[in-house]
Amino acid sequence: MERSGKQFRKRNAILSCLQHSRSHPSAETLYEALRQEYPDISLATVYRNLALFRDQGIIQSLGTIGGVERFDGDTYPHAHFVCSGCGAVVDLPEAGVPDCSGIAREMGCRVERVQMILTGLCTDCLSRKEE
Amino acid sequence: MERSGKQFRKRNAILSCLQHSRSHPSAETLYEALRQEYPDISLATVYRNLALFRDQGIIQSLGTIGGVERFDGDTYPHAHFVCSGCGAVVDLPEAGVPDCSGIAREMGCRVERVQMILTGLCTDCLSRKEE
DNA sequence: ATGACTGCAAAGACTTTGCATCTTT
DNA sequence: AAAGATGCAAAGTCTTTGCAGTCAT
Repeated sequence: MERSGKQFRKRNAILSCLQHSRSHPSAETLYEALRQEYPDISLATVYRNLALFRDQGIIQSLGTIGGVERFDGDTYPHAHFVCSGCGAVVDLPEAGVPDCSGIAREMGCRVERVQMILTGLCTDCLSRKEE
Repeated sequence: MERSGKQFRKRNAILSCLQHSRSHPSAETLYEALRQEYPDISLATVYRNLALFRDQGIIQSLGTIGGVERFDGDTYPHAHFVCSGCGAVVDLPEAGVPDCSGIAREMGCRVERVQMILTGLCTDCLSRKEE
């Protein structure tokens, strides 16, 4: 990642784009954003590199939301709110993520990650419903 | 659901099969199980009814695990452990699910569900790694 | 008759993969 | 040369949908 030659330009751009995003984008969303600077970038490249970063633990997957996998460039444990109306995902850093991995460990499991997801309707979708 | 005539036999069977399962099965897994009693059941019927139950809040979806949506017949809030090795999902009833929905509500969101998922390796997969 | 449930096959949506090409070492 | 990264198009999975047939009211 320190390398910035042409060979890694796109890879770096994908990671950077995700890390600077607040929207917990999907591969497709990142692809659309990256196309502005790299018109010839391929969707496959975005998928490939996201999978790579995910496997390396550099980014995290939030799982499938509305049929599409969403990513987060911030691997620090924090809760997420997912709007079932519009698919928006927002961080809930203050919520913290309680370490309840003890029970799983007692069962002989190795816990590698704890994820907390709240689901519901965001402000926008709620007001949209009023109308 | 009270109706048990031929018309609802399969629908009831799908729900019952899920509710009596410990494995948090996918549509496909349920389909295979149900085929023993209903050889002519269709995978589409399983998908359709699971979506129905899910939308009615009778069951819950655990989201996509290993590319496949998994379901839980128990809607009482409880944490889950997901093994990234074999895809096993186990309940962690004692873990509880802390109500950290206050922060989301302060943001104007309506929280409808809180989900906690631990990911890691189960006992079996750990010992399999040793070998 | 009318509405509801189902099976089947087709369609859809998202993601992964094979292969040729181009870069860097 | 060899290894790695990418674009393109094809393939692969999982899930949904259209339609005709069947059952219940």
